[in-house]
Amino acid sequence: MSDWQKLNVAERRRQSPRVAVSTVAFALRPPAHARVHAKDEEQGLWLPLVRRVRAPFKDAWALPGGPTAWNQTLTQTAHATLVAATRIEPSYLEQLYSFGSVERSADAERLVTIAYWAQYSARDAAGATAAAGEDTNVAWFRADALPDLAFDHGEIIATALTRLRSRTAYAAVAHRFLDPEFTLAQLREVHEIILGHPLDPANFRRQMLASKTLEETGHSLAGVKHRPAKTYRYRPEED
Amino acid sequence: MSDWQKLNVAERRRQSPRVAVSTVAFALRPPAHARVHAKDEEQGLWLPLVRRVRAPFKDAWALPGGPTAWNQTLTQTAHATLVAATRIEPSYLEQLYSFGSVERSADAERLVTIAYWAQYSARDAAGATAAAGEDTNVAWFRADALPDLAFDHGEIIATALTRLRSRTAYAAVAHRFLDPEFTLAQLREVHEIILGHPLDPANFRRQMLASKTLEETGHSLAGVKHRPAKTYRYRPEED
DNA sequence: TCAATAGTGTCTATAAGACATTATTTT
DNA sequence: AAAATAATGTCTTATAGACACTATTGA
Repeated sequence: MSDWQKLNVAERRRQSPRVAVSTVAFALRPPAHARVHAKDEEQGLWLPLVRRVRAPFKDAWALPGGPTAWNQTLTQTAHATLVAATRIEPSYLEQLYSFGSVERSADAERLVTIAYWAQYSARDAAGATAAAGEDTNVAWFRADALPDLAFDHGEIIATALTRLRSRTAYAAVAHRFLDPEFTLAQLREVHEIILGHPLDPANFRRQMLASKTLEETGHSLAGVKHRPAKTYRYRPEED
Repeated sequence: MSDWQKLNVAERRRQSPRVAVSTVAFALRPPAHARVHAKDEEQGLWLPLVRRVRAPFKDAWALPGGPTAWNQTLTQTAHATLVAATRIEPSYLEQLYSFGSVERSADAERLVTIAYWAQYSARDAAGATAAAGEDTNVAWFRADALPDLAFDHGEIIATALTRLRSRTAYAAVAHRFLDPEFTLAQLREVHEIILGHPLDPANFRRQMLASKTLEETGHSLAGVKHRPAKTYRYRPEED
């Protein structure tokens, strides 16, 4: 029993709210060995959830996360709790928004959630150890087929999806889902998955190359039954 | 003496961090009756600060704010603490970012600050009561001439300025600094103050009118020694 | 040769930016 | 008439989107 639960209502009202960090971590595919909750494994937006083992919302699915640690920054806490749940290192992590809904029950514990969003690259996910799959309380879901969620985690995921889509329009987000070397068709497919609609290959190519953030690797992807595509790597704009 | 201060170090480490809300509240001019800390009163970006009356950072200037209340949302707390400090109702309020820097001293209290940013319109500031000026611990400063600040409030203000500028580029932010009816020259001047550089009057006019968010009032601003300008009001896009 | 995808070229519509020109008011 | 700013017009350049066309591979 936690310290919190020993307090009466009046005491709880004087307390500072509990502060938790939660992370919405997107990947294009569930990692190897992962437990998945979806019928097909097509590309799409996937994210890991953790089954709660205690009240409130016992047995419901929730975002990976946990309470703030006294000696860690918020970002460090987000990172540590995400890696603890999935055993995989994300390639990107950024703060999303803070949620502090008021629970109407006088008995309820006041909770402030500082939400983060993260991205896993194909390489991150491929390197997952079999050990990660052993935790039956962690599973991967498609973002368009989520279970009922604990707390306001449904709202948090919706906010993360909106942020991911708006960022994709102007920032270099998509390449982080891929390997360091990728073709323009692969990059376009990521954009299409995130945005939810098809893009013109010719125009997409021209826009990406005009941004000056892609660099030819000199390699190409042979073995396909058509003209092989050149591969590129992402190179941040330097001025 | 607060409950917190009675705890020893080990106990503090088990505690949840304190959660405070702070607000960066921009206005084009300091309100009537306000105490100001700047030599001239030209238009610019101004914001209210509160002098701390207790440790830590006793006597330093800080953003208006306060601890989260058990029965209020974060936004409600931001609003209430801002109005308590300035006695003026803001025309806009939105969450900015959460800051959770780790104080390196083992003795230090861990603090998470959920920052908001707000806007005051000319009308908001004009309606300020004389009573607000009586509080000697509240004063208005120009954003480009700030004093030393408590906590990480300098970083918070810098983040708010960046957000304000990027929002101005694509969202209808500027009109909230003005009265409900305004001329295109006034609106342009606000953009210039926020962005920090001059804009072409002709092109600015065409872009604003093309956005379909401005509506003619039918009035114009006479009394000037040149052709009087038509006034407009902001009308959110409906589809 | 055909199928399939990589990659290029071209046309149109739209918008930004620079800047000239006309319009309307007070002094 | 002069000064000052409002409001409009025009030209250039850049970019998005639609879509036709060429290039290169394996079967």
